[in-house]
Amino acid sequence: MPTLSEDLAFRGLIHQVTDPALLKRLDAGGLTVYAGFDPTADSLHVGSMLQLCTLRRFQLAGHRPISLAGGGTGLIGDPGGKQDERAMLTKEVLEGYLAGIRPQLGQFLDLSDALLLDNSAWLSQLGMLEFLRDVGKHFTVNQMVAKDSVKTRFDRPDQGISYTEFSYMLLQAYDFFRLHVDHGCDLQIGGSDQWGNITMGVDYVRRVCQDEVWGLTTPLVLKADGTKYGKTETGTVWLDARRTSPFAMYQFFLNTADTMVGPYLRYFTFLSHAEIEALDAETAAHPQRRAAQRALARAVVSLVHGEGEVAKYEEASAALFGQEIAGLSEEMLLAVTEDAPTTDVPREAITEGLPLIDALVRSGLAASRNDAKRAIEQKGAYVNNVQQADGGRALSPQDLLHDRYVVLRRGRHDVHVLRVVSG
RNA sequence: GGGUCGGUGUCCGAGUGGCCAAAGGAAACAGGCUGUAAACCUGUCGGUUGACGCCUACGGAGGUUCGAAUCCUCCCCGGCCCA
Repeated sequence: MPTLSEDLAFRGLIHQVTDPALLKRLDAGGLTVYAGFDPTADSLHVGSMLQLCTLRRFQLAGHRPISLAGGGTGLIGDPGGKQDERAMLTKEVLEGYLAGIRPQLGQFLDLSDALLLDNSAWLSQLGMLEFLRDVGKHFTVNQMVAKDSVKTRFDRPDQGISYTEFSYMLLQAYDFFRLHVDHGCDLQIGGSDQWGNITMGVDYVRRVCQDEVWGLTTPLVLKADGTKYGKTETGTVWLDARRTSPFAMYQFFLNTADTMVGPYLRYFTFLSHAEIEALDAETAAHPQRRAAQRALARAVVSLVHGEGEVAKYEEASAALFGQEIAGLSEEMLLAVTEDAPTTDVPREAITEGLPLIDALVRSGLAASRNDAKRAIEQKGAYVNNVQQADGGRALSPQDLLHDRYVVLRRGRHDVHVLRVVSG
């Protein structure tokens, strides 16, 4: 078994550390480590998964994790990494977001030895004067202005930064302080865009408590083209099954670019170093088999949604993108339709002949009728895996598989099932 | 509060009375090549229509004009400078 520092290094998870001595300290265990998650939606997405996984790695190595919800800081908004001033959330909206996120914060952790906290517990109690005297006094505006997150906003000719967002880093520093004092927290981890905020906290704790605490950042997860991770053509890949179906998540990871699958296996899975290296070799030798992508998709979906159903997604995925869809057993189709996005249509619609264009719009595969027409013109529409060329084509009972299903596809990836219901 | 510059389609950004559904770039989508990959090539990229056209759109509301993203008035929002 590799030590924690070896494991983190192998996985490329160490971007910056506040003190190189931290790495040795990691291997001794017994630290309390925290990562914060601000509520910006009612679910976390795969981007946040990196920190959740890293917390888990710490826990498995004998440290105690704290998963912190930003119920307080979420009201302010982190300027880090943002080009523009944030829209302020109302308290009601924020509450809804928190309700969605809270259960996800501990999802990968053993809760018998982990803490789930919310910084609104102390931030909402903090008085303005108290804050200015106890926290603000320890920082100079000079150093705050020098932070990248602030500087980029200063440099933009068309954008400023409000005093509110400017204060964000102090609140985060105060979080670290409170966690240190109340829970003995020694280490904060975060994405590389959090570096400035983290070092503020480290400095603050040192000044006020004369204690040494640490910070560690992970690299920013990127896509193969160098842009930010977690968003796709169809939108964000959420951890909440109600927003992104497990099947869609499986597809997302299965489609990982060859050049990124190695890093992602390291970031998001708990496979051993040997297993990962074997998959690297397999990708290099037989990329078309996509063994690494399959392993990645299987591992992540198992982690997030449980192991039980993964085999089903694998089969469904293979079936929907295979050629022999018309020959599938009804049982298999049934399994597929459960997990792929599905729209119910009344039987009469099909009997009367449902124009393909309408079917595409109805299923959401096309944004408008024009879009649907375009898709057909460009040979990007498929019925039961057969490419369609006729813009005027209508779906009829002959298209039904097992008298109930039509599999629509837009382009290479987007599959949708129409299911006939009586009524 | 004063001065000044600005607010254009998903984003960036040209456009300063008709030739503007609005240049260009990016993103995105589709096809080709492949491996449900990347890169590359081609096409598409407000809505509706078979098509002509019609409708909606250049921060908001009015106005001038045969005609406005473009001119005028007021308002809202933002940057910078001054108080």
